This record gives sequence, C-alpha cells and structure tokens, in this order.
Amino acid sequence: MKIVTWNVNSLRIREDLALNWLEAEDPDVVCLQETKVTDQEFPEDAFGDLDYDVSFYGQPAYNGVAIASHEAQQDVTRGFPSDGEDSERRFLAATVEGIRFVDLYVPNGQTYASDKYTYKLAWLDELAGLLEKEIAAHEDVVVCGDFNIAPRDVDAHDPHLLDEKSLFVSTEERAAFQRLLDLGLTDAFAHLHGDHDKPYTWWDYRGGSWERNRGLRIDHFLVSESVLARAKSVTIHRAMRGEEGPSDHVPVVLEL
Amino acid sequence: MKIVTWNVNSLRIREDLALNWLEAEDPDVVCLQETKVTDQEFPEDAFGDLDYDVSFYGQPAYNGVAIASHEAQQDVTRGFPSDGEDSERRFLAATVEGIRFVDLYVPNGQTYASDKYTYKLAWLDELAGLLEKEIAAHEDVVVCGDFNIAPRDVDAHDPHLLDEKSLFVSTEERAAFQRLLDLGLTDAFAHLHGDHDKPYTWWDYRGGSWERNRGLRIDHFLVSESVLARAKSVTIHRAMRGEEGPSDHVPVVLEL
DNA sequence: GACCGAAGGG
DNA sequence: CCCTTCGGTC
Repeated sequence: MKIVTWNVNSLRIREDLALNWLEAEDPDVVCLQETKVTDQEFPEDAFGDLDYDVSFYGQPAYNGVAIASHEAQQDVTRGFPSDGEDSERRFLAATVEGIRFVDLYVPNGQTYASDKYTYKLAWLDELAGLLEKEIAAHEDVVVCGDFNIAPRDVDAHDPHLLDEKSLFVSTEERAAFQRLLDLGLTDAFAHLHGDHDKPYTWWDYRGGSWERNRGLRIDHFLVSESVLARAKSVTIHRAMRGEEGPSDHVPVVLEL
Repeated sequence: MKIVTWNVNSLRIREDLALNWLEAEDPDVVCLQETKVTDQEFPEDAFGDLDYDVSFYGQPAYNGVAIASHEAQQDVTRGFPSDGEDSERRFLAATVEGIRFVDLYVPNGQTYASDKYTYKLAWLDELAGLLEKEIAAHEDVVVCGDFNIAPRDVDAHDPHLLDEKSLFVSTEERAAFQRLLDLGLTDAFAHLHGDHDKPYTWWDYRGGSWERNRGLRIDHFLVSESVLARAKSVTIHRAMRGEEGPSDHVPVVLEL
C-alpha cells in the first residue's frame, strides 16, 4: 500500500502538476494540504478520472485539506468538534481499508511574540486530545500532513537561527510533537531512515533556499505500532521541488 | 513585404503566443500595442532570436507600443512632442526600408460623459497634426495600430447600441478618423475588401462576444497613395481569437 | 473576462 | 518568492 502526504500550496494552481504526478505514481491513499479551494470548487471529477474517491474540507484562499483513495472511505471527519463555520480548515480523517487516516495542516507559528504561535500550540493541544480518541478506537492509524515542526536538529538546515525566531524548532513545538508520539505513534521516517542526511521536505521559495538546500523536514507520517510493523519505507520525492512551478513542499510516500 | 499590427494585451503574458506566431508567419515589420511592459523589461532578446530589430516605448501596467523589423530602423520617434515623463505611451514611429511606420494605441473613450472621451478626441487631434508632418516628409507611409474606432457601420456588430454609450462609433470619433484619411491616407482593408462581412479584429472578453461574433473592426492600416498602389491584401487572423489564452485583438496583416 | 499593481500570508 | 484577495482598467 502506497500512501502520500503532500502540501500542494494551492490545488487550483497545482492541479495539473499534482494529478500528473498522482497518475504516474498511482498511490492508494493521498493526503493533501493547503488545497486553498472551496468544497464547491474542488476538482472532484479530475480525481474521479484517476479512479479516486475524494473527501475534502476547504475554504477560500487559505488552508484546506483533502484525502483521496482508490478504495471507499468510511467515517469521514471534517475538522475539530469545536470548529465553527469560519474555523480554519486543517483537519480531515477517514477510514480506508481498515486504516484510520488523519490528514493535518498544522498552523504556522510565525514568531514567539505572534498570536499565531499561541494558536499553533493550542491547536496542537486540541489535536492531541482528538488523536488519543482516534488511537483508542482504531488499531491501524496513520497521522500525516504538514506539521510545521522539524522534530530533530538534523531535520533543519539551521536549528539555532530558526530557534531565535521560534520557527519550526522551538522547545514548545517539539514538546507538542513529542506528546503526539507519546500517544503511541512513531515518526516513520525517523524510525526507518534515521541516518538520512538533510531529509528535507520543504524549502522556502525565498532567498534561494532550494538552490542552497536550506530546507526543513516538516511533513511527517506518525503511525501506530501495527502500521509501523508493516512499514517498508518513507520516500521524499525531492526532485519535485526542481520541477517547473513547484509547491514549496514535496510529496512524501509511505509504503506498507 | 508583410506588415503586422497586433494589440497583444500584455506582451509579458502573451510572449510565447506572440513569438510563436511571429516565427510561423515571419512578417517583415510588426507593430504591437498594449505591450504593458517597461522598456527595461522588454524581451528584446526573444525578438533578436527571431532576427528582429525592435524599438519600444512602454510603461508599467498600461499602454506601451513596439515596432519590430528584420531590416534596420531609422529615425525612431517615441511619443508626441508634447509628451512628458509620465505621459501615456501610445505613439511610436520608425522608418524601415524607406517606409515610414507609425504605430498607434489610440485611447479608449469609455462614455460621452467620461474625461477619457475628451482625452481620446484631443489625442486624435494632436495625432492629426503630427501625421500631417510625417506625410509631408515621407512618400511611403503606413499608420497602423489599435484606433479604438470602428469607421463604418459594417465594422461594428451593433452600431446603434454602441453609439448610445459612445463606444467606438460616435460621430465625433468617426470624424476624427475621417480627418486622418483626409491627410491623404486610405483605410487599406476597406479599400481592398469593402464587401467583407463582419470584418472584426476585436471581441470583448465578456458576455460570450467571441462565441456570438459580436466584434468590432478597430485595428487598421492607413496607408499613403504610394503604399496603397503596392498593397495586395489585408488579412485578419481571426483564428487567433480561438487559441488558448488569446488577446482580445487578433493580428492583422498587410501584404505589399 | 482577463489584465494590472498593491497588500497580506507563508 | 509565490500564493491569495481586492479595486482599477478596458
């Protein structure tokens, strides 16, 4: 089974790129983030043409998550229980072939001083409570998406510089990430490929980050023990960052 | 000799489309309007690759004219004598192979009540004075571009409706056009193809104008007697309006 | 309807 | 840098 997580940074702009890649790779389950498309405008037919069933939870301009799968989806959950009509749409879960998939777009925290930093930590706190229930209810669990956290120093090109601004590597963010692991989840990439050098999944558009390989590993698969036992590999498709008109994130593939 | 006039509605957006078409058609002289590109950003090299010498007179965002030619250009004139630094850039002239080419982007007049209507008429008035001198100085003259005037009723899909708004067909606009002819110029298309049905060169992007063929003939070649004697045909490349990502104007080709 | 600049987000 | 929305032009 082939599972993809990919922050596409606008499915509208990236529709052809994303669907061509999906057609070539033909994964079984696809978790997308930052679709930036409303549910009314979601290109459901284009996914249908590739034989995907697709659930989506989007809004205008920002955020937005989607799960596509060849097999049928059950128990689709859109957003947090506390979400109102105008909450940011960052959480989507669905059961496919007995596996519970949770697709996340974790808020970007900006700086320590920022309201967004507080919001990110609060969001991760609410997430932990929700995942605890999902894990209690399902043996096979895959939590994936854009976490906006680089969990280890080797996952960031310059952890000290970043920490001054709090971006992606602060003690509190990493503690929140660890709390998710403590629920019984494992960072599949770190477990399988711990010695991988510069295992980045995102490079800022600015300042030649890609050309200088100044990236971060912030797109993750956190899996339950039963899934970990079946996990063969996690592959970062970094070549996608060099394509024409790329997302700033590349697809990451978990093979079971 | 093959001469083109074409309002490209942003050379930045239409660069590939325009250059591919130029490569296929290989005209000797090309007059472009609404390049919407500053002189610093003009894609001179791309024209050079097709063996064109090119003069341009542009500004950010709006207006902008350019003349490209295989043979060298002499006596390039940029704008009206009265133009200041921030005047709209709508006039460019150059001599190529002994022919004086004048490339125009006449202002759009909007409505009778609009300041732009007054500006259009004043601009045409100043133009007439300038063309008088050009015609006195040169035997072979080609004045072409986007005139934003449909000179005859057959040049507009609905002249009465348009006249209510003043757009393109008002008595004053047509009188200004006639005044240019009275300088000793001839509307080459009307002269050679007077019986052509619906000879439109522009279709509004809105309201399915193209699909319903509700267009206007507003892109013209006005030529001196000596050029008229050599004129074989004027061809409206209306198929370009149906291409992917078209300008709202199509290229018009004068063959000598 | 398809351009443009400007301003906010990442 | 590349995405978004918005108001302006034609």
